[in-house]
Amino acid sequence: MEAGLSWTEERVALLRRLWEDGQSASKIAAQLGGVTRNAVIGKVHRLGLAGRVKSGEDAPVVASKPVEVEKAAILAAAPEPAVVVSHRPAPEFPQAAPPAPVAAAAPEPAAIPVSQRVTIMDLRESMCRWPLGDPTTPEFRFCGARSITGLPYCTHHAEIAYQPATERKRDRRAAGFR
DNA sequence: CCCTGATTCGC
DNA sequence: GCGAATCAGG
Repeated sequence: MEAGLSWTEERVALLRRLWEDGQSASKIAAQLGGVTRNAVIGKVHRLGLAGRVKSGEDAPVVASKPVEVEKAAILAAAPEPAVVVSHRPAPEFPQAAPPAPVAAAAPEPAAIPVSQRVTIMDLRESMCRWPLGDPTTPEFRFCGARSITGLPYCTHHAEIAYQPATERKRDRRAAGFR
């Protein structure tokens, strides 16, 4: 239902901060959510903020740490995968993040080879968008592994995400069902 | 191939 | 005003 997001005061303010902070247009777009880097660049120009890396200004702007991303920004970007298919996409965000710490682990064998886990800052089109953790916390990450072309997940998470909606309780391991 | 910003132009 | 498509470059 968030179809009407546009350049609100908040979003423009965030855009300004991030751009002036040296963030790239794509990174900014990712944080804003719902817009592409082109949209960001276009807006930047209209605002008259274009080309910040220039002349007389001091430091090369390199070592400055990224601005803290507030919850609002994360929530604005995470909620809608934009192009959702009929089958349910991900595991849905854990919300309150039920403990399940100790001997619980994941529903699948912990076979995930190397989840690089990335923040929305480094998430790219070709990276697995499988959410890990509570999106309302700064620790929230995405799988980040190489995603299958055309799909938002890596092979591992795609298997989990696209299981037949029916009967997915305990897979019978190809016991010749039916 | 990955990425960056800049510009144009139809909507 | 907006942003996809395109361009030009690293």
